[in-house]
Amino acid sequence: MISSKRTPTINDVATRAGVSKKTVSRVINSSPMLKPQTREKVEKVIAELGYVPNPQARALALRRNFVLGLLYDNPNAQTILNFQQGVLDAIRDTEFALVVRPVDRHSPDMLDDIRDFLEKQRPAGVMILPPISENDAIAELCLEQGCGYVRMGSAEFDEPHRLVESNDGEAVGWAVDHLVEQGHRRIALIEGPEGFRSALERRRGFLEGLDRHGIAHDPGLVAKGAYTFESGKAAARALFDRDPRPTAIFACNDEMAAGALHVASERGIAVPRDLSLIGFDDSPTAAHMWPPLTTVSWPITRMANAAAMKLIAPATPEAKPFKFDSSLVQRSSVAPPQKP
Amino acid sequence: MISSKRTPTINDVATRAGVSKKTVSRVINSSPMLKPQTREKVEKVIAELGYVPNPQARALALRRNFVLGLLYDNPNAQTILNFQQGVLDAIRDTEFALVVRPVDRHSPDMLDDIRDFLEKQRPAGVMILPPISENDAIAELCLEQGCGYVRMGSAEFDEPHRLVESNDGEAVGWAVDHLVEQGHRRIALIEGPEGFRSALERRRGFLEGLDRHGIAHDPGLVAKGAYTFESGKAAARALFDRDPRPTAIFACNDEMAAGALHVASERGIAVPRDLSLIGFDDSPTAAHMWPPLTTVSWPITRMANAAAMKLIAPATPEAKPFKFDSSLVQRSSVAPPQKP
DNA sequence: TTGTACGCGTTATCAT
DNA sequence: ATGATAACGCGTACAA
Repeated sequence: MISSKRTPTINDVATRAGVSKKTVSRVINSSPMLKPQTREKVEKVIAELGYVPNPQARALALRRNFVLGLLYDNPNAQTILNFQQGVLDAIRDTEFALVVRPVDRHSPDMLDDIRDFLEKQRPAGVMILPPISENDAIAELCLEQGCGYVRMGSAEFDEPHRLVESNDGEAVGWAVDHLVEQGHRRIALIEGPEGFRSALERRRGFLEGLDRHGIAHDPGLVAKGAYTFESGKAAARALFDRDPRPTAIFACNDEMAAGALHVASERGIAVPRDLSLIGFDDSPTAAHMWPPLTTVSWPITRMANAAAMKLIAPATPEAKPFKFDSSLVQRSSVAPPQKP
Repeated sequence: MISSKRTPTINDVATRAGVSKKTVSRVINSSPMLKPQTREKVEKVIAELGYVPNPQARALALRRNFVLGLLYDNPNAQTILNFQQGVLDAIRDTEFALVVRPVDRHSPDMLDDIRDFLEKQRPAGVMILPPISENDAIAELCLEQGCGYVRMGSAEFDEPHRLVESNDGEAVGWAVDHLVEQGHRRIALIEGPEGFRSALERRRGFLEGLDRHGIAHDPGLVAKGAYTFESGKAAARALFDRDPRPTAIFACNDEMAAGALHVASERGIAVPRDLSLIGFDDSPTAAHMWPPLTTVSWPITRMANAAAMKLIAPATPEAKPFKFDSSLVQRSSVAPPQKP
C-alpha cells in the first residue's frame, strides 16, 4: 500500500504497475516504442494514484527549466497585462510557467538585476518588451547565460527568430491619412522620448505620411514627449501656444494623448470640434476618455502569443520574423477642422 | 582546471576550495558552525567561479519550491500590476520567483484550472486577489495540495495568518464624510456587483456614513454596477434620470466613476459644478480624467508586500492579521452643491 | 568543525 | 520493447 499522505512519485507508479521507472517515464513522455498494452496499464495506475510528474526533478534531469521570463519596464499596465495574457494562452496545457520580472531602465544596475534573475531562475527563455527590448546589452547577457530570448519591437534590431515585430511606422501613416482625409493640414506630433526605437519609427511614419500628402514638415509642430501623461500635457501646452494652432495632433501614445486632452479641457479647446486628436496603444482608457479617443491598436496579445511559441517550440532555423499589423480604431476624437 | 563552458556546481567549488560539498552547502546556507577562515576561503572560490546555486536542485532536495503564485481574476490591470510590484519588492534578493496565473471565475472549470496549476508548479504559496479570494473552495484546494496561501480581502473570512485585509468600508465612510462636509445631502451610490465581499463592505460603509450624518437612506439613490465602465454608465444614466438629481455620486470603483463621468459629459452635466463624484481604487487614470477624480486610495502594493512576506517567512503562529488603511485622495471632482 | 553516504524525482545510457 | 544503473545538483543523517 502506497502512503496516502505523500504525493506519489514515478517509483510508486512503477512498482504498482509492475514495470520499471523508465517505462513510466516513457509513458509520460509518450515515447513511440511501447506496447499499447503496457502503456494502458501504466496510464491506469497514473490515473488511480493521481500521479503528476515533479517539474523540479524534470528540470534537474533535463538541465532545462520550464519557465518563461517576462522582462519589462513599461508604464502602461494594460499593455503588460495583455502581454501576459497572450503568453499564458500560449503556455496553457504545457508545463511552462510564466515568471515576471519588472526592471528599472533608469537604474544603473539594471543589467546586474537581470543577470541575477537569469542566474537564479534559469528560464528556458525570456521575452523582452519595449523599450528595454532595444537594449542590445540585455540580449548579449541572455546569450552569455545560455538563455533564449525574443525581443518585441517596432524595427528589425535582431535576427528574425529572436524578434516579434509590429509595424508602428506604417500604422502612424494610416493615422495621418485619416486626418488628411478629414481635411486637416496643420497636423502636430507629440513625440516619444529620444532613444526609443518605437518613438523613432512612429515619427518616421508621421513624417512620411505628411510627405505622401504633399504637406511640408513644420518643425514647430513637433513637440517632444516622454510617453508619460505629464509630458503629454507639457507638449500640448507648447503646441497650443502656437499661432495658428494645429487643427490636429497625433500623440505617440494614449497617455500623452490623455495629457493633451487634459490641457485642451483646461483651455476650453473642444475636442474634436476645435482640435482632432489621435493616440497610440488603444489602452482601455482610450475608450473611457471624453471624447472617446481614436487611436492605433497594437496587437500586443497576439505578439505575446507568438513570442511564447517561439520560445517553447524548438527553434526552426529558417523561421521567418513575425510581424503583426496595427490598425486604426476610430472613435470620436477626430472631426473635420473648423473653417477659419 | 574547471571546464569554462559548464556553469559551476557545488562540486566544482568544493574541489577547488579543497573542502567537501557539505561545507560549501553550509557556507551557502550561512550555517553558524564554520571556521571563519574556511568560510572566507569558500566564499572566495564562489566569487572566482561565479557560482550560483541551482534553485531546481535545491527545490528538489528541500522538497520545497521557491515559487510564489499569484491567482487573480480582476478586470483592473493597474491593480494587478501594483500587486505584482509589491510582491516583487518582497522577494527581491530572495530566491523566490513570482509566477502569475489569471483564472476565469465564470468558467466551470476554474477549480480544475487552479488544481492543475498547483500540481504542476507546486508553489510554496499562492496569493489570492479579490474577488476570487472570497471563494472558500480555492482555499480548501490549496490546503489539500499542501500549498500555503494568503487571501486579500476587505473582511475577515479566514484565519488571521492567511489574510491581508483592507478597510474598504471605513474608507468609504470617510468619502461620505467629505461629501457631507461640502454640503451634500442627496448622495447616490453606484454599487459593486452582488456576491462581492468588497462591494458589500463598501455599501455598508456608505450607508453607515449616511447614517452618521442623519441622512435617511433613499433606495432610489442606489444603483447596481458590476465594477465595469459600461455598468458605471448604465448606473449613472439611471441616477441622472431621477428628479431631483443627486448632487453627488460615490462609485465603488474608478472605472464605474469614469463611466459616470462619461455620461455626465454626454448630458452636459458639469463635474464638479453640477455633480460631485468620488471613486475607489486610485487607479492611474483617476488622475488623468477631466476633472481629476477624487478617489479612495487602496494600499495594494503594501498589502502585496505583506502577503508575500507572510508566505516567505516561516509562519509565526501568533501572527496578527495585517490590516491596511485606505485613504481619501482629494482632487477636483468634488465641490459644494449648487444652490437651487 | 568537517566529511561520507545517501536521498530527492526524473531522464539518459546502454544493455538485454 | 523494457530494465538496471548512473547521472542531475543540492541537502541531511550520521559519523569522524
